[in-house]
Amino acid sequence: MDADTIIRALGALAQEHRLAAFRLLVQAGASGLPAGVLAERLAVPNSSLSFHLAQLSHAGLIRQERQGRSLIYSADYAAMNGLIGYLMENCCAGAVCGSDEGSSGCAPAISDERKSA
Amino acid sequence: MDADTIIRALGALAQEHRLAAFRLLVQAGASGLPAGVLAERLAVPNSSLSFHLAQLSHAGLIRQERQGRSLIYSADYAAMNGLIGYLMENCCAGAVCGSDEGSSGCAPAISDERKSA
DNA sequence: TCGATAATTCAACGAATATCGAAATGAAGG
DNA sequence: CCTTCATTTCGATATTCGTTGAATTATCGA
Repeated sequence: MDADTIIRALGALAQEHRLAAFRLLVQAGASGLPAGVLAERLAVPNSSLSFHLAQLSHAGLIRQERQGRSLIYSADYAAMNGLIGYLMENCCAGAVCGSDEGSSGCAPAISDERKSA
Repeated sequence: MDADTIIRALGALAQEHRLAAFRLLVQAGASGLPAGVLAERLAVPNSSLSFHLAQLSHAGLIRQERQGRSLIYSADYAAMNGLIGYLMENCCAGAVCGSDEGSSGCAPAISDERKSA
């Protein structure tokens, strides 16, 4: 996953309505949610939401599927996976997620740190 | 960690130079790097980088410390930890990181998914 | 085919970002 | 005190983002 894709994904999530929409889609699971429901739940005009969904879609974080006259959106877990993986590898000094620290998240450093100072 | 903080952090990382700067700081470890070195390595004018560092700082992702006449910046691992934690909890359907799947990342869903279909 | 429904695209606008050179700030050393 | 060095802040500008109503496309039902 190249840095450009990561930046697009981060930028897509870095917005109130888009983050909320994505969270809703994650909760909704694989069955997803139609755009209208999303717009209603977020209290955002249809056209505004459409813009945001396009951003998320362009970032590869969500998928679109037509079902009758509704467009169903659903979260792309693989993409989110890739994003988190990138952040853990590149922005967490490598030591993460039950590797050798046993801790919850990213460890301080490995290079020039004494790791306990 | 509230959504507003998360959005600021995501937005701070959603930019070529800032993501690169943060990665450099993560690699540099707790000893950090002076602004000048960062600017040189990223091939970005000093004033431009200063703007970006301010964004990262405002997002709480990096810390500033004066050392002589240099300003040393270093990554705040706890903040990054919080960000990744939020993403895993809220954008990954809860099942992540060696919890019960054993897989590498976030699982499809829990609610209306049969989890193996 | 006609109308109703679901959603997107278009055009326009203000607000926020990214960029950079020049001037200002803060610290060190003579 | 004055100069130099490391960075930041200040203007100024070009670009991108977020928002919205109006027009458009696509589907369904009768």
